[in-house]
Amino acid sequence: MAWSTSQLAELAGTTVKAVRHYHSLGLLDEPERRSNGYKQYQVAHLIRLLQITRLAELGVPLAQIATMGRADEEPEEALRVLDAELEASIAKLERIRGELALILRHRAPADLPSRFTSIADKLSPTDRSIIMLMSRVLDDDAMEDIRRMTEERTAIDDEFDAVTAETPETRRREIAAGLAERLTRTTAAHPWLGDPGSRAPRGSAFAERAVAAIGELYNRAQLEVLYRAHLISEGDEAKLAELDAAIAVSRSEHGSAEPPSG
Amino acid sequence: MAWSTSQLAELAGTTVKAVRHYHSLGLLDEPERRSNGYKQYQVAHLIRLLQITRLAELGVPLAQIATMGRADEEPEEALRVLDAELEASIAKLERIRGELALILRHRAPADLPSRFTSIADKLSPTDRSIIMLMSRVLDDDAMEDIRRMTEERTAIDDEFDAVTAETPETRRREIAAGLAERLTRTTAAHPWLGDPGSRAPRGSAFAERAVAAIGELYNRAQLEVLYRAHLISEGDEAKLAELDAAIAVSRSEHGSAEPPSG
DNA sequence: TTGCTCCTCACGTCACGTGAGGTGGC
DNA sequence: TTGCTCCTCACGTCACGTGAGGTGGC
Repeated sequence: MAWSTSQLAELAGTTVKAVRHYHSLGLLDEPERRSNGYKQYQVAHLIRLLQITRLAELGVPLAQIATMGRADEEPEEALRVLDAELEASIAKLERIRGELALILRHRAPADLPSRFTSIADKLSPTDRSIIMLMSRVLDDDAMEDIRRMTEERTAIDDEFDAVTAETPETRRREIAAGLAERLTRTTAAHPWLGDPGSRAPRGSAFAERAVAAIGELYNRAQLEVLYRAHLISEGDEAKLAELDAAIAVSRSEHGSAEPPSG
Repeated sequence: MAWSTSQLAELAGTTVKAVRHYHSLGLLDEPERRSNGYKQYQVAHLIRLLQITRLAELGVPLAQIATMGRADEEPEEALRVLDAELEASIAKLERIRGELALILRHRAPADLPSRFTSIADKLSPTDRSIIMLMSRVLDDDAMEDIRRMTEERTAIDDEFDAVTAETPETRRREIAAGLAERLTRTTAAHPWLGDPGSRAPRGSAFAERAVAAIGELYNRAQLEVLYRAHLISEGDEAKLAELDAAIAVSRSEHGSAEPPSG
C-alpha cells in the first residue's frame, strides 16, 4: 500500500522531478524509505501533492503555497489577488493578439507602432525608423498628426528617398522646392512641428535630441535638400545664399556638396 | 548626438540591464566608447533596440529575434504560431478564472476538483481527500456518479465520521446497518462500484490500489464499520460470523477491536 | 569632497528539466 | 546478463534583476 516516486507522480499528474522539487522546498514531506533507499509514499503524501499541484495549476506561487501552510482554509484574499492578476494577464495577451491580427492582416513589419500598421506599405525603411523613434518621444496627439501626414505621402517623397550624392544640383533644388511647399502647409496645420519639445511627455531635451538624431538616417545629399527646403519655407534668403556659396566652393574642391553645418 | 546606456534604455522604455542583456546575447551591437569606457549609442542602436523590445513585447523569444535576423521582413508564420500560443494561453487563464470564481462564490477549498466546489460545504476533510484521490484514477462519468452520491449525504454520514475507538459496539452495528442499506441501493444504481477498475482510464491496477489506499484515511473502528456494512450488503453470513468472533476475541484481549484483514 | 553615473563580474529568480554517474530489482 | 527503475548531485533554462566593488564627471 505504498507508491514509488514515479507512481506518485503519475497519480498526481505531475513529474518525478517536480515531486523532488517540492521536497527540496519543504512543501512535501519526504516519506519513509525501503532498505535500498527507495521512497515509499503513503496516501497522506498523495493528498498533499494533489493540493500542491492544484494550487500551482491555479497559479499560486510555490512560496505562497508553503506559507498558506497545510491549513485547509485558503486565504480568500490571496485568491482574489490571483484573480485580478489573471484578469490583467488576459487583457494584456488580448491586446497583443489584437496587434498581431493587425500586423498579419496588413502584412506589416511587426516592429512598427500599431498606429502605423495599416499604412505600413506606404513607408520607406527610413520612414519606419523615424516613426519608431518619434513614437518614443512625442505624445499621442503628435503621433496621430504624423500618421495623417504620412498617409498623404506623394511622389515627392519617393523622389526624395532616391536622392544620393549622384543626384544633380538642379534636381536637388526641384525636390527641395516641392518639400518646402508642403512643409509650409503642414507647419501651418500643425504649429507644434516648429517646437517638437512642446509635445514631448518625457521632456523636451529628450525629444529635441531625438529629432536631431533623425539626421543620421539620411545621406549628405538628402540633408542638403532638407536644409534647403527648411530655408525656403522660412524665407531665409541670407542662409540660402550662404548655402549656395558653400555648395559652389565644395563642388570646386571635391566635386560634391558639403552637408549644412548645424 | 549620442546617448548613454541609461538614456538609450529610457528612450526605448526598457532598462539598462535589459540593454546589457541584449548585448550579451549578440542581439544588439555594442557601440563605440568614449575614452573613459562609457558607451555612446547612435540612432541605429536605438532603432535596433526598439525592434527588439517591440518583438519581445509581442512575446517573440529573444533567441528567435536573433534568428529572425535584422531583416525587416518578419516571417509571417512565426507570428501565426505566436498568435496560436497566445490564444491557448488566454483560454487556459480563462478556464482558471472560471474555477477561481466558483471557489470564491462557494467559499470552497481551492484544492478540490472543480466539479465538487459547489457542494464543498457538505464534505468532511476525509471526503475531500477521497474525492481528490478518486478524481485522479476514475473517469469523468464515475466522478459524476460520485458527486451525485455525495450530494445525498445524510445523518448517517455524520454519525460514521464520528466513529472512534470509543464508539460502543452496538452503535457501530447500527451505523453499519444504515450504511449497508445505502450501499445496497447505490451499488444497484451504479454497478461499477463493485469493480472500480472498469472505470479507470489510467489502468485498473492504479485504481484498485488507490481505492484500497482509502483505508488509510479511516480509523480502525471506522474500518470495522465499513467492513461490516460491506458484508451485510453482500449477505455474507459466514464472514459476518468470523468478524463477530474476531471482535469478541480482540475485546477480551485488548478491549478494542482488530481491523479486518484484507 | 559629495552625490550621481557608468562600468564589469557574479550570483539570484522561478519552477522545474536535463543529463551524469551510480545502484537495485527481476 | 540486460533493461528498467531508483537515487543524488550539478548544472541549464528564460529574461533579466540584484547587489558588489570600483571608477569617472561635475
